[in-house]
Amino acid sequence: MGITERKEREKAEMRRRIVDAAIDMFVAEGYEKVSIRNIADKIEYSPATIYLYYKDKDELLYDVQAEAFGKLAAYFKAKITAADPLERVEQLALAYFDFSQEYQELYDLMFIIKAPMNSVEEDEEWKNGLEAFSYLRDIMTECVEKKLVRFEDPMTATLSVWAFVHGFISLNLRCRIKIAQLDVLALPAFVRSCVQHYVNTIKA
Amino acid sequence: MGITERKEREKAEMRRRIVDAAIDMFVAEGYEKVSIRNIADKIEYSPATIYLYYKDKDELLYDVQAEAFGKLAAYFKAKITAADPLERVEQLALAYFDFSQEYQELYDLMFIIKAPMNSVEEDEEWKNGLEAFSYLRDIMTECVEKKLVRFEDPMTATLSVWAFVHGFISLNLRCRIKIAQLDVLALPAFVRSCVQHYVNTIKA
DNA sequence: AAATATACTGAACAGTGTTTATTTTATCCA
DNA sequence: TGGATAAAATAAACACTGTTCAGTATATTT
Repeated sequence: MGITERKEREKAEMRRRIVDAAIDMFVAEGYEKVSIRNIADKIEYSPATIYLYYKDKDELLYDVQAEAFGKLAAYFKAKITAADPLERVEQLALAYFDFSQEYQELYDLMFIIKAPMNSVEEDEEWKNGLEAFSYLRDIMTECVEKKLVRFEDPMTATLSVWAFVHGFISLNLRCRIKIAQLDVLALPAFVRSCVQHYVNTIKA
Repeated sequence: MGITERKEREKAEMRRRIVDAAIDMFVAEGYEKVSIRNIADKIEYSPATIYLYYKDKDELLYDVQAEAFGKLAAYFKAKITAADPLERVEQLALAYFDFSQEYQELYDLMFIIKAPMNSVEEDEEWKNGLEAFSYLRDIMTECVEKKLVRFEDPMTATLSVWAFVHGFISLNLRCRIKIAQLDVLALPAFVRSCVQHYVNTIKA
């Protein structure tokens, strides 16, 4: 029965086309431009067709988010090169920050906006972020076990580093850091220095 | 000419009615329910009337945000009671966290969603957050000057504390912390403990 | 070739922010 | 006080959004 297989493949290809169009629009034109109608236009299908492949917009955005997390994992893989765990923490933190600057709209979808998380059931687990999260968790766990950091609990360590960097990034992306009246051009460098200072602070 | 004064007063009163209705809806029913039409319904005016008092939704949300920041400042005033600067840091951080839990939808408007910041011009300053920010900045500046913390620069200290706590809050509000598979009921206590751990970490 | 199953779409529904022409209400002046 | 003027409020429309559904076109099966 090669026919059902081909149909499955075609279904998957269509989903690919939809997700690719969506992520392109995210990166190129920003979140606002990503409407079902705009995606449909781009792939030259009617809006209703998209609903044959995705039950709603959230479910589609969830797949786009998965794609974005793939990019982040690749980013980590490329930029975390050190052997020393503490150095790896710093490399990860800075790579995470750099990613947020290079792909602001994707960062939004991955970590800030509500949308795609609605399609994750209350009890169900959220798999998209797992690979990237594991990177951080494994490094921090190693740091804790080798007593390289001032944390006793690996989970506290992991979430603290994540929260610290994400905090800066999201306050900045949402223009709340404006209140500090810093020079906008100097901001990225300032945030990087804060991150580095933090990593130094947690060293044992 | 008492008439123009009365008109001004009436204009202000109308803006009050609109903002009050909006903030009530935010707190009671959440961000999604706050549409111009819904607000108009609540104050028993037509939607178009709102545009006689606010140029667009962003400008209205900006005033709602100002109201919300008033609540936060009151929260700080009530909960930051210690004399010792380091104790004050901890009280502020925990008060900030408690506020975010008690007024989740307001926190959204104040620190997470894009919306009301569009009505702040690029070069113009954002006044809404100033009082609350000053609370934190003054405390951190004192800590730095008295060498109570491992920061040399007051601004780095201020933004680091803010980013750390905001990071946890926003990852949690947006369900991204799900990835850590912690017990949901135990989460608030866990976050509090992370915040306390951080405050201890930055002590000189 | 006819019957069935699959894929797709046009049009509609209910909602959004916003604008404009029109009507209602209030103020001013003769 | 009555008519002109100014201010305030609105109904209706526009252009958009996510989503659904009846109907059409295309494949597949018999």
